[in-house]
Amino acid sequence: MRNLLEIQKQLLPDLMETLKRRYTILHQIMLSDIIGRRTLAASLNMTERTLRAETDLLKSQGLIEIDSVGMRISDAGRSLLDLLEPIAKSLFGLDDLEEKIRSTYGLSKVIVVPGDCETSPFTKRELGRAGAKALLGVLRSDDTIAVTGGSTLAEMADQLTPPLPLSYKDAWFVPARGGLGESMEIQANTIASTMAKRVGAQYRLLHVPDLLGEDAYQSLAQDSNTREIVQIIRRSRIIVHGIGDAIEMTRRRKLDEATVLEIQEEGAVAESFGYYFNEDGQVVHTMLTMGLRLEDIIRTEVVVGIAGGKRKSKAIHAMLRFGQEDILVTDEAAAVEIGREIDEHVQLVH
Amino acid sequence: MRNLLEIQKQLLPDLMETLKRRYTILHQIMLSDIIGRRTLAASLNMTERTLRAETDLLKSQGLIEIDSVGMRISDAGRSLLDLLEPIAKSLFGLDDLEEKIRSTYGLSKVIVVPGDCETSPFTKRELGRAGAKALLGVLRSDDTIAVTGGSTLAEMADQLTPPLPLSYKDAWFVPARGGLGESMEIQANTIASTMAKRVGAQYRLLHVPDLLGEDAYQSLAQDSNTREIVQIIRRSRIIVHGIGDAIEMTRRRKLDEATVLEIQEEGAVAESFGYYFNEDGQVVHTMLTMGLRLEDIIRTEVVVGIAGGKRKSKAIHAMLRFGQEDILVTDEAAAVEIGREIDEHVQLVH
DNA sequence: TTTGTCATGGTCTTAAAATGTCCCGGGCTA
DNA sequence: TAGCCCGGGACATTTTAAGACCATGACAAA
Repeated sequence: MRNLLEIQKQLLPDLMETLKRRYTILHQIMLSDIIGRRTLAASLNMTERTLRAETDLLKSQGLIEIDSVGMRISDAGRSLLDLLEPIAKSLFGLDDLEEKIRSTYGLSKVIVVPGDCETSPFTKRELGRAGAKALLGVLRSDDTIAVTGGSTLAEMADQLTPPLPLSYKDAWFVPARGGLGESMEIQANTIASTMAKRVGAQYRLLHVPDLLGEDAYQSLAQDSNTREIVQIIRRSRIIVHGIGDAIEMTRRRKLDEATVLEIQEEGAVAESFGYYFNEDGQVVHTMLTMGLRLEDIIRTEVVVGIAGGKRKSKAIHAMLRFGQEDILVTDEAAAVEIGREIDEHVQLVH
Repeated sequence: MRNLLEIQKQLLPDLMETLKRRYTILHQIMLSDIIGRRTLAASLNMTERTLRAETDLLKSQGLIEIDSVGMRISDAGRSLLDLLEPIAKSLFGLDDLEEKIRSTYGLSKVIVVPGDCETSPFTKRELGRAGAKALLGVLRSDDTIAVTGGSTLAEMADQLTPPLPLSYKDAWFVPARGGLGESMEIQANTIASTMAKRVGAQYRLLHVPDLLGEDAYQSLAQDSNTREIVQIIRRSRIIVHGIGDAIEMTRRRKLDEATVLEIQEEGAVAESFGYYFNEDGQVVHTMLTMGLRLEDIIRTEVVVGIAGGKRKSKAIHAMLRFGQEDILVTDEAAAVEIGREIDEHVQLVH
């Protein structure tokens, strides 16, 4: 059943919105027993006219009855509400989750896509699409955007379709970090170039490994080409980054056993742009990288974090506590978990 | 899954239409491998501009890819089509059925609502709603409408909500037949008055029993009041009638055993406005009633038949063969059965 | 190489729908 | 009886959809 909704959403993007609006109106009418148009409009924050269009429709569908004393729900409307309840729950549940997370950590926007991207490639794609949409929502025509690597970011790049009117030919996409691991598709360089091409923007590449020894760092820091692009990266107005599980990242980086143990003992749960964070969002381990430094991130105007799946919920939560995120894009599985942890924390405090 | 669609349809009446349109477009694009806007518009009977609005949406949803050589379906679009196939089947199946029945019997309109009104009260309500809508589609402001009794007609009366702009205050609703059985709600008189009230029209009542002996008929025929209303009934431009199973009707009418047997032996399967019809749509038995005569029905401009349920499919089919129906409103259960019989007949002919 | 065809995407105008706003007469309640 | 809120009508205004064309570019056939 849930599945059908997901399918429909693709062909009718504003289905959910309309469904929710009408459900809310019908629900409110039911709760009010009998209510007038103006009163209802006020309590739903709608204008009289738009509400009227909706109630006319509800009436023509036989879901409400209207007479001179006001509107009331019909039997058909009542039974429809019953049937709709489980759907509405999931419809609104995500909104509530978004708002809870948003307000708890003072973000400007939280987007939760339904599903679990660990188990469903569809959800992963949705996550990418939501991320793309969020980025386009803040993107200006002359921005510089730094992006990290990872499979989620790669999906986002694929799903990036700019709305027709705007031109981004003066925008720059740059990788936020160097090369990491073997897979080409999920390199920050690849993603920066894909995104740039998709929106018709410029891009620069950073040709260094993500993890550097002291010597290598020093010598690369001398390279004028590298220095120039690093300058650009650090001046980005927008950062889009994946959030990694700390342990998993140590493996992907192929760190030596000793370092892995060290990082574990420091209580790291999350990794992003070369920094390891513990559960409280504090930086507990720093890798020597060429890309963004902590101070750059703090200074950056818009930080967009994208990650989903229950396994990453702890990592995502840690990044939220770090406090530099502005926009979070995640999936239901992770968001539910984070919501639960927020609740538990509230209980502890009281 | 099917259920959810039914629920949504109540809050989003044109959901199906939109879904079908977009599905058709996407499907056509898939079949065409690659195709241009104008060509596609021509093959789908759409104007270029409206198609463009749709394809822009499909593109923004990532379901198709557009470049300078034309449009082609994307992987996401392809997998969506796969998922949508079973839904589309049921979506279009009813359309095909409607058209098949319509063209076979030369009706002007056939409406098939999904489901089986024998098992689902929802479907019965849908049937009523569809009937109401069909009536409003042909109703003029100064019409006379004759309606029979029955539970389906009663449901239709309840679901009759006129669109706001038109006034029907010069229209007249009259019962097509007299009183029958005990239940008040399903009397033709009740239904005529309910319908009239719901659309703001006038009504007249016919105060005679449905089934008359010769003596009673003669004496009532003398009554000036009765004669006047019968005149009105026989001049109706529109008839809305239920279709009954012959055997069931003999019971409801509480006919004596001998007559029941007689009617059965005559091969009657359907009953409507006091006439019994065999499988070929021929009148095999006539009851002496005060209401409509066969010649009135033949002369009537718009005859709307409403009935659903598998058990009534034979009766409905008989009425179609009778050849006086203009609009048929039925449910999926009956329509599927009728469709099957049409196919069998075609095979017999060949 | 040229030429014709078909593609997309832009633009302008027109038509239609949605919306904001106000008002009227009618019940209901105090 | 007075006042209040009701639905529904009316209307100006804004927004959106649709129709009609055109510019430009890719591609294939001649």
